[in-house]
Amino acid sequence: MTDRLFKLFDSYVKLTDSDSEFCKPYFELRSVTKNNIVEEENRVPKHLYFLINGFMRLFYYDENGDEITTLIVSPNQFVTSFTHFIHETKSNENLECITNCEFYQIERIKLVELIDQNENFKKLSLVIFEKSVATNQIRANDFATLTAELRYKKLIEQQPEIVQNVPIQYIASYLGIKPQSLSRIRKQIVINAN
Amino acid sequence: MTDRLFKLFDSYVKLTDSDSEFCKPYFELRSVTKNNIVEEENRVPKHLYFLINGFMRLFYYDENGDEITTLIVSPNQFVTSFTHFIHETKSNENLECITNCEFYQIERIKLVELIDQNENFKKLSLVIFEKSVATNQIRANDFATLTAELRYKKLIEQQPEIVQNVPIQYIASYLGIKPQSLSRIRKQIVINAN
DNA sequence: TCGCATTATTAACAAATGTTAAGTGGGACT
DNA sequence: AGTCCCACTTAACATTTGTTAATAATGCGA
Repeated sequence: MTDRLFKLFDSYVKLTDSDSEFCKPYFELRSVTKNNIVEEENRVPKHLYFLINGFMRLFYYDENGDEITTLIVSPNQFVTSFTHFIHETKSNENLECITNCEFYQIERIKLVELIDQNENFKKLSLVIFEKSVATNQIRANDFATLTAELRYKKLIEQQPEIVQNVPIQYIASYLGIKPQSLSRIRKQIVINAN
Repeated sequence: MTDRLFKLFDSYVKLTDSDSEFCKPYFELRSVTKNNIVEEENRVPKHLYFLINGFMRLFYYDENGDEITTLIVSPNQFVTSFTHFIHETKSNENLECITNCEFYQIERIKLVELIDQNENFKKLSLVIFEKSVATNQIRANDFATLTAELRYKKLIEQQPEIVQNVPIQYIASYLGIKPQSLSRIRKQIVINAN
């Protein structure tokens, strides 16, 4: 069952069989049902997560109390409120299960322990963090350079499954547009497909 | 002359006098004239910089060959292509002096040495990196939630000096709009000020 | 200092996105 | 099965931003 987790690890950093065996006990499998919050704002994030099944999102409340979705998580991705997790500061973001979810989780303390004891895992954790930083940079640059339609097309290219599994309003928020505008864009894309 | 550098350090993490004395020799003061590139794309960034006088920017070339400015740096700020600097990977960004600049620089190797030897500096370097990560997150979220006019107002609130010192085209690029649109926004703001 | 090249502004029009409000449809709950 | 609720869509109109092109201002070098 940890197969997918370690398969992905391996694609980042080569782990030996003994590395894998060593790491396995640190990861705990957990199921959470739809619409539940896994990490809450104003708290220090407790775990790093690796999503096996389902879809999650990170979001925060803006000054008007509106939800702003900052990340949509698909299976086989790591997620947490990274900077707050790493620096043990209170997060401003919520991590929510959009659908029923299955994921592995590892506590911060356990992760540190693992990093201290396994050099390959240390490298791996750096890659994971680096990826999250890069994701933010790319998101900002995409806003600066692409229209909403292109951002949407890029998103469904990279995470096609979210169209069937994630409410449009969350996708629109992630893209920085209103749901009505996304509806219009989707209609336009269908029309132009003919 | 290192006063400003250590004053800022101190505002992040309390350094003792001996900490400061210990750190000083690691930082090298350097002057570079207007329009010169300090760190170039396709290379591993060599230094971390602390800007004393002048203005710098980070930019990359998009698929059309257009320059996209991703950060405008004012005095008393740290800058480099952080993720590439930390992970010793080739950067896709250029660091350019917009005006004549004076800054401190520290080589990666020296920085690692300093971090290994001084616990307070280690904390400090984490804060510096954390800030750059937060900056990217905020930039992305601002794109998602604010109009171009509000992004511009926020920018001149946080870095008012750039209006007099940084070409409008760079500011527009950073804001993700065309220079003509920024001109229009600026005119509108002046009109509404009366 | 003059003249040239670059940058910034302006304006008219086009396109994209927001706003408001009204429908449509599906799922949850009795 | 019926009703209600919520999310999604659609449409008309408003606002914002892009595009194109012309003009104005600025700065730099001869």
